[in-house]
Amino acid sequence: MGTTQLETVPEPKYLHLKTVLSEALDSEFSVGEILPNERDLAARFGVARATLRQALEQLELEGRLQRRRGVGTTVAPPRVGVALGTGRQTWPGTGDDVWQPMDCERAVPPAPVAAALGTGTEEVHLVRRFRMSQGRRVATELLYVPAASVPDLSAIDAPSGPARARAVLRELQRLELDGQDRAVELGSAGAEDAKELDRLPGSPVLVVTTRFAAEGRTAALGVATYRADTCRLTFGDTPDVEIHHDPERRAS
Amino acid sequence: MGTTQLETVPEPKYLHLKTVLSEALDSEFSVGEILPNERDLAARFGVARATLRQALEQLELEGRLQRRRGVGTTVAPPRVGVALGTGRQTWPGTGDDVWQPMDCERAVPPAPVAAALGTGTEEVHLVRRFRMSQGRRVATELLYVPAASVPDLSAIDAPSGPARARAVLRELQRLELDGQDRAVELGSAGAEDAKELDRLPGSPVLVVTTRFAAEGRTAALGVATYRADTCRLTFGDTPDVEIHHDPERRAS
DNA sequence: GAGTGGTCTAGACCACCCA
DNA sequence: GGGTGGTCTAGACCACTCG
Repeated sequence: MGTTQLETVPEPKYLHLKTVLSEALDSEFSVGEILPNERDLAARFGVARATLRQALEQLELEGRLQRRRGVGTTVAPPRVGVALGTGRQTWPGTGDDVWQPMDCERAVPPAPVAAALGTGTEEVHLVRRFRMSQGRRVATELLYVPAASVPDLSAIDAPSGPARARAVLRELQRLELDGQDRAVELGSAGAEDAKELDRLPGSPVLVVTTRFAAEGRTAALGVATYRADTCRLTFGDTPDVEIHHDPERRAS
Repeated sequence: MGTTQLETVPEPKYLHLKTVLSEALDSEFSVGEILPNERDLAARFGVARATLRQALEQLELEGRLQRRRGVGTTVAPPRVGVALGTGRQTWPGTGDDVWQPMDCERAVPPAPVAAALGTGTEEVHLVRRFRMSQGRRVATELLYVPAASVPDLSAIDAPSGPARARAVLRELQRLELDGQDRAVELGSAGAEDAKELDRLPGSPVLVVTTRFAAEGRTAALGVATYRADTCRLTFGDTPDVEIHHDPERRAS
């Protein structure tokens, strides 16, 4: 038949759109620049706004775009590398830290945390911290510390607030650290985390769970929530790997 | 006024829906069970199908659900822990590995990879592997190996295929490994990766970039793509941390 | 062929930001 | 108040799986 070759597997519109936009971002836009609004863009590409949004969502997921209600869509800067492991293992709060303690309260941890700590329904110290990088808040963390891990903690001075949090971290550092485990997985920001990270609820986050082992048991457990759009978590000896994922990878 | 307390910040429907579904999953469903189809569920909750889908998408992102076209929506098993770092650093392919070599070709790496390897527009060996865990394919990897890192590689036997890939890995192991860096970030599966991982294009993935240092330079660079829905990447001494992220965390 | 999830449309209204 | 992105609707058709 005289027809031209049909696409055997027609690509969804939003994927094609994503590719087109991605190339335009590389060649015609610079970091921080504002894109046309969604209605205009949709009209320009001849698609419904919902379809355009599907493409924008993925580009935002990949850290290429940043969208803010009432403001617009801007070209995102490259992700910031955030060092998680520097080879040696240390207690939280050691040295001149990038973490800022916020406050500390007593709380019964959720079941899976309680199971790891072996505390049952007992109350533990719950330290809340956040992590800054390049002037932006990139992560929040909840650190669960059983009372048994900080036996000499004075209950009197600094009953709450940042000072209390620092006191708990200081006491924790008196234990000898046997080792630490980490796990990274994808999650979505809950309402609280979203507010603290200046994102909407449901935004993708990287959840880093750290278990601190001392004296043959789990002495503390941290659950840190990193903004997945802006962060690249780095592990290892040298902190500056500058490779980014490139969806169209092979050049050959 | 005699009205009951209004919600000060009315929660979006899809978020409320997500919470309701999440609780139902915990209490009324078991792993592998099939949920009612989307049209029925939407009708049951009195929302449009698109709104329901927004809730399902997030639950799938969090690894709670698994959806397959033509089949249905099922309750997902807990994420599998996938060990990335065991403390000691090793070349890829060392020991009885969970990685299966697929093939090996020669290709010019994409610009950022070439920059890290310092190879310019020179062709390198490109080894493709995939990783199995519990009978499922959980990751694919592209490993870029400059010719200079495997000088004694015979070009004659096993010119391609899995045997060739194994030969490259074997030669690589003759170098002394100085160190290795890793980075983890969120990405979305390209068309190729999606097919190999049995997911749709655009599915969220965890991209792990590994840089192998030897003889004062980058001797190889791996870009691994893990299914974000089913994997929890673990690092550290003991491989079995069984803590999962819990969106409603504090029980206080 | 029947049923599933995936894509797409053309609208509407809302929450938020800023001038 | 005007413009932005975020939510929501009620449809339609398509690609896929399976009996």
